[in-house]
Amino acid sequence: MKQSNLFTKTIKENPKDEKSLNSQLLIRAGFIDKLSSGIYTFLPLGLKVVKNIEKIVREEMNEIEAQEILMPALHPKDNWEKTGRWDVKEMFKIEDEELGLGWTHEEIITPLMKRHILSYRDLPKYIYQIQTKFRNEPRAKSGLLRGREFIMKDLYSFHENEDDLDVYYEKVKQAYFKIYERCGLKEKTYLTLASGGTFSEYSHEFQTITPAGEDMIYICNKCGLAINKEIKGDTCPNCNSKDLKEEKAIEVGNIFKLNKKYSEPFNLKDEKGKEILMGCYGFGITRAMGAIVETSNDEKGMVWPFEVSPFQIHLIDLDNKEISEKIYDILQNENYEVLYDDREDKTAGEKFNDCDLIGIPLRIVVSKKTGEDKVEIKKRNEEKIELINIKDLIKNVERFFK
RNA sequence: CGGGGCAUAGUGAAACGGCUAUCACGAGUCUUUUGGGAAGAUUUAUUCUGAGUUCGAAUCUCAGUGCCCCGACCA
Repeated sequence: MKQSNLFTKTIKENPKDEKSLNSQLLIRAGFIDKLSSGIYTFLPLGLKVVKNIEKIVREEMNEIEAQEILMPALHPKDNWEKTGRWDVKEMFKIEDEELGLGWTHEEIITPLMKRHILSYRDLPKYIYQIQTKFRNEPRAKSGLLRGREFIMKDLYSFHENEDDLDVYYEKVKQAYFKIYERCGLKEKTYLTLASGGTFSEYSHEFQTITPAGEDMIYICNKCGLAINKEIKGDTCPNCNSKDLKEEKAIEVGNIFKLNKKYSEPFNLKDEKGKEILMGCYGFGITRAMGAIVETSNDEKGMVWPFEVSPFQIHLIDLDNKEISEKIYDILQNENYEVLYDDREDKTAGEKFNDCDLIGIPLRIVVSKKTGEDKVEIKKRNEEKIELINIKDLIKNVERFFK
């Protein structure tokens, strides 16, 4: 994409009201725009990041046999009265119409599956969606980390017995680790024991360490498991070690064994009248985006991991347009996603600063200095600049993306 | 929902109750520039809303609304 065509502008100074790093950087770089507290527009660059994270999540969900659907955001009151959750404060209500905006989907998926799971032969089933959730948060905060409207992946699984649920639960856990790895969050994300709700002893959260987080977790220095403050004792429940390190973290995923909690009120039973067991597995897409920015940045701006970056390569032209256009064509022919800074009214300094702020992982500079047959190549997270021959360009770029 | 803070141009700031509301950045036009936010000229406002006090309000008072932060809450 030609940057001269991008309608968003970067801004130099931090917006006065934004205190969290992710909102400051994302707004300054033109990834998102705040409409109201906890409500954001995703601009072209930001939307590309959202789509990239969604793609990763989708691939890993499909890998564990989950099927994608899309449920409505408008929910009838009746469904929610069956579980006694119509009057929770999270629900945005449209009272006159007896409708509410969905903040989770157990109340929709359970009656839906009742029409499709008629016997043990129809089990197990794994269904997910990626969809906008609405939560009437008493206090939206920290940019994308806690919104009132946000994008979430929610997966629900349906099982004949506990063993089957346990096996799939474990599979989802592993899929989540892959997602965090591909999102560049693995290093700072810990599997965390949390309270389990009604039927199971624990649930598992995936907590990313960041000062912007809102939970306190305790990481066991011996086995690497983390424990949420709400259930913390003196020792690690896994290995009994007392060597626990306190950290602030943001929950970027949560997996739960629901067991019969929702199959009971909705009468989701097999042919013998036995309740079907359920699991649910959430992943905050836009929250993960915020968490990536919080954990991957420097004083100049964001530093996107490869797979989530809005573009793979930032090509910068400094008054050597003929060669720049040629490089742009070469890269596009190899199917690289390129943001091409072809702007003629910007100085080199402005282009470099915008480039660092936006944070695309690979930078290529074409200028009078680099001449007719060479270009500069630099990684966002390294200082080193290499001068390479244009005929070796693709080879060098490939090396970088391996 | 409790507590605290803030609200002035697109962005960030300034202005004792008193002159035509000031400055920087951005953006527009023109000229000169061009490897880390370049220079000059010129243009760019319903001071959040409503009421009140006052000869006079961006400034004081009351109410509202919005935003940020701390806490509570948080499948």
